[in-house]
Amino acid sequence: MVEQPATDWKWNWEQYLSKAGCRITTPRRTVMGILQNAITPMTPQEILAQARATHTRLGLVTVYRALQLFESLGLVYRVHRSDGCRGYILTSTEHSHYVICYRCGRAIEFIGQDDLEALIARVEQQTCFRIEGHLLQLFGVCPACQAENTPLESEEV
Amino acid sequence: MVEQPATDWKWNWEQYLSKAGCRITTPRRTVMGILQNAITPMTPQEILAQARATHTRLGLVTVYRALQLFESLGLVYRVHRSDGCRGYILTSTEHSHYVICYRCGRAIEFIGQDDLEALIARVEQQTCFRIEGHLLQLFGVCPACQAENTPLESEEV
DNA sequence: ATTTTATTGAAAAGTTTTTTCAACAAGGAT
DNA sequence: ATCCTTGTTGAAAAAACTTTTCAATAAAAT
Repeated sequence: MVEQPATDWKWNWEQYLSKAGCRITTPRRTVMGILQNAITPMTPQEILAQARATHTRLGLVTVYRALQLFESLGLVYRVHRSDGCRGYILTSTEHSHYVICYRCGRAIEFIGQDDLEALIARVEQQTCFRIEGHLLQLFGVCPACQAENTPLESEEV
Repeated sequence: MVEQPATDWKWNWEQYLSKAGCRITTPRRTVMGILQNAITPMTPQEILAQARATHTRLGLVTVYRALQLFESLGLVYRVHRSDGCRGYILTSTEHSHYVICYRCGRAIEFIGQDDLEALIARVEQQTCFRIEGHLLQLFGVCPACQAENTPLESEEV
């Protein structure tokens, strides 16, 4: 699987396509760009909606195909979302974690590396799985929304 | 969320339905029974197939409904499977998490409560978020697939 | 610039989930 | 135990989600 640090991905993913004999196209750039800015797993539909802002004629089919390609190259993970399923995130995103506000959607990054390393080591020992990736997100209410005590309105993940 | 130890579930789940004003029916018993014996997350289709062995007239719709009910009561957990999605497994004792095999989709539960509690407490302090939920999934290769060194995507276990 | 061939988008085909509704059955009342 | 009430079921249909097909397009090599 791929080993570049998260920050390099932005510059390298195109090479992975090239090496695999695939072309770098506008739709693929668009989808990848959206995933690179995403802070939460995104469904094909969500990606399409966002993509259409700049790429009006993009088809949902193409989003599906791009995601399948990225997944097969190990650039993207497909994860479970409790509100449905099939959320996609960048594989490189695995090392940045976020706390996401249920109410306003604001996301703040936190460092959880150390805690997880211990956990992962333990789970590897317990299950005999070889663990290669992970997804961790925390959800709650941000300071601002706690203060405002705003009525809630958002999707659970 | 429910707090019974895993071993008690077998005996208690019906009470949860009753308390919620739901009825204990044959289809629900069948679905729950299958989940109790399952070693891997099961899709509605798989559950139906197995259920029909003894309950010929069972409809797929009913399986979906039973699963939705169980999920809403916290008796069942919906997880990602690499071959598609929407695998269901019984929830158990503590809030549990899963390691998912890239290759065969098998999911195994692990307890990550303690590690996460520490992490969550720290993040709450750092960010001032009030944290109310989380999503944690580990990805890797299960023992069987490590041994077999099977090519990707071998569906069932 | 031209050629080759992977990729796209639209429509159609396939799947998976949900909704609708009359018939049914679980469980409390009698 | 039998009778009601009303939650549940199963079938069909609707809706939503994914994949396939194929002519037109555009990326990359020449």
